[in-house]
Amino acid sequence: MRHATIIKNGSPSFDPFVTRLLCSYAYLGYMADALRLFDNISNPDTFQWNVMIKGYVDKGFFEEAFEFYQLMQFMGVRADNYTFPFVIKSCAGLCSFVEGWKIHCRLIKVGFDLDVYVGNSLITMYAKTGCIDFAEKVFDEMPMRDSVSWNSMIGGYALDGDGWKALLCFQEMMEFGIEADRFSVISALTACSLVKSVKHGMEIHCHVIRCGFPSDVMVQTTLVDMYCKCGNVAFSEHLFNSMFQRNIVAWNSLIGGYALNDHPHEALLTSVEMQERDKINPDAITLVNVLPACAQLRGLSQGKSIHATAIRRGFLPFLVLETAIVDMYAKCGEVRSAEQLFEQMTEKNLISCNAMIAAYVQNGQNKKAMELFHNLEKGSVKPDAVTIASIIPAYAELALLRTGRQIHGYATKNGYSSNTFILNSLIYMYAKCGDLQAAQRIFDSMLFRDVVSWNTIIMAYAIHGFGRTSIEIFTQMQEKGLKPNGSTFVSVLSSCSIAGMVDEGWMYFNSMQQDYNINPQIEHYGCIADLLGRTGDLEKAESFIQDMPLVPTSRIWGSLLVASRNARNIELAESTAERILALEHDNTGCYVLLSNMYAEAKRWEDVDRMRALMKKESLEKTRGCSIIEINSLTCSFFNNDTSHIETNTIREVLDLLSQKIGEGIRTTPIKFKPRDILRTEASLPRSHSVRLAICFGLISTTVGAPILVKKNIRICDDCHHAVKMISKVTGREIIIGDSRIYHHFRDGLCSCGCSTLDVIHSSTSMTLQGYQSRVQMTHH
DNA sequence: GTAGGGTTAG
Repeated sequence: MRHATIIKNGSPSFDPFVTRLLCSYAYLGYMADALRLFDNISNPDTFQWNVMIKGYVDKGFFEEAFEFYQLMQFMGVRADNYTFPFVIKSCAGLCSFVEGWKIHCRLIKVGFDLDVYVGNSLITMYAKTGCIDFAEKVFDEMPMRDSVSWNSMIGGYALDGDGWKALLCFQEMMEFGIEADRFSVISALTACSLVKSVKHGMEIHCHVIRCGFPSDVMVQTTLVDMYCKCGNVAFSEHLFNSMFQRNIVAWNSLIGGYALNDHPHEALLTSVEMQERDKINPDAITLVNVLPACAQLRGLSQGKSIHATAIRRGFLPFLVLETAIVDMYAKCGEVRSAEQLFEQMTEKNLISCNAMIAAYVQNGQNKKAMELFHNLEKGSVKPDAVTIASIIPAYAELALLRTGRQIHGYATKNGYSSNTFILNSLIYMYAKCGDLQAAQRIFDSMLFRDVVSWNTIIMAYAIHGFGRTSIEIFTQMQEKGLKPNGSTFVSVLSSCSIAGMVDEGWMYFNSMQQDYNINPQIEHYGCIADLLGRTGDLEKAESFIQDMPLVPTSRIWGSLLVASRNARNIELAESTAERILALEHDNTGCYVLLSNMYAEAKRWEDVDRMRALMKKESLEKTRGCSIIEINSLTCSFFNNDTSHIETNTIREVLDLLSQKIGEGIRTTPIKFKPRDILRTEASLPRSHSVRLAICFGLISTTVGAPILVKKNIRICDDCHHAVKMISKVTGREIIIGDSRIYHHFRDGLCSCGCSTLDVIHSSTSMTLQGYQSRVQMTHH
């Protein structure tokens, strides 16, 4: 009634009823009503302006709050020491350092910067806008500080991610004689989570119990969160169960904690329990916390149902949740669903783009990853360390040294030359691109090496055929006191397999379970299957695969297939190929391997049958191709390729080398019927792509320089032998990277120390692709 | 009438 009269007649600013009504509206958050009343005040005073600005800030309408302040200035109304904390808070809410800084400058002129409330707001504003140095300066120069000043500074450091500084500040505060209250404790506990120091966390926990606020829900929730983030889930559980009252934040903390500590089942169960026990429905944050659990379980159906819940409950669009869903789809192998969601997202930021780049890379879509990376680079958002660490494996997969060096240069240029994540990726990239020395150089240069760094360098030597060196590095790693993890043993067992170290392989397989309490995963079983296959004890290999507690993948059966090929056991090869084709009907390698075995046994009808089958499945034998990089140019050669501009010189060198290494001009390959030989000139080992590439390398590089050739399929026995000889007669080191490992040929010997077989892609357990995904999983 | 706090994506 009175409001209506005021609207009709207008009101002078000094009516105390008007002010009280305005306060009530603002206090209750009825800002539309407050605004209508305010508009009818003829000359609002500073207090009334302040009420409006505070009202908007409290509702989270920072833009409106800031506009009101600007309008106030425009109207010539003097701002007072109460105005500024609200305005500064609105700048913090808008994440606008520039506006905040301008206000700060104005404050200094009018002398309000000495006000403790103003100073405290400035500290938080600078911390929230990412300028911790400014916050520190304000704190240092304050003429007087209260507990809020200290708490703001502790919280500011924690927000900045500098847990140690926050803890130091917390300690300093107490030494100063200021009692830690619940605000200080919450910030200090967040700091403990950041530095993962359960020791400091427990000290603060004791303080909480001593000081008499142990039943504060927020403090308890922060404690639950801290113990989880420090890896102590049991403590969190205990604390959580002893809580008098729990709200959704407490439940979410525990659920997130389970997911963080690789307890996906508990995470999912707890989200159900929350609904049953406390009748609390999941919110968007609950879903964000549960999604990684689905990813860990590769639980696509659970993940999909969470996506559906998010839509049904109206949680979308919500950037954080959408990013978590993209990540879940990617980790469950559903890159297409991840992509669809990403494309539909109305808002994107660096984190969501990074998630999509990683999604592509994890699923082998490296070209798309690079495309997104380049688009990001062209835009206004600058890639960060995570972007670069995510994209490097895509360049590694390309296996081109030139582009690999480019991305290394890019990382350095962007100031990440000492970032452990990135350097780990670079070690992998150089190893994958064939430059083992560069990989070693990076490892040597690192100031801080983590488990991933060691795992990667061990794997680097393994994929270059130096299994024994790998094991030596593993010993060094243990001597340095680093605790190996599951990925370490993938590297170690791969090394044993590559070097043919059977006894050691078994020893490490047992040791990882007994000494390190690590359950072997499919990759570890793969390594042992491969190792057993190598010993030629097919029965043992077969029974190992059949008895293993996990379902064998096609890759694991591939180890047995190669083993049966080596032992020329056609029956076993046939039955194993059947198992592989049941899992992967388009596995070209299987058909080609069987066909070659039949040819060796002169079973031409079966050879024809294989060819017919491949035709029926529309499969084509992978065309052998070799790549060599000369003066930043990439040259590809196919078998019997004559398209290169230097083809005549290459041929001359080829003939010369053939003579020198004692090969006849024409040898009859075993794999073709006599009448097919003319037709299959291209398949003569003498003109295999790898030799053409080597010859081109010999004439295009300085005498004595090493030659690096990459091949898409495995090098054949003939070429493997020939390259040994070529390395001897030319005195060059020749490095050949095939689909399995790198061979270092020097002075008539090869690093791999064993003969190889051709064409079979997914045959071994230690292919780089598999390792890459593990490395990435460890990263994120 | 002012300032500081817990769960959240790569």
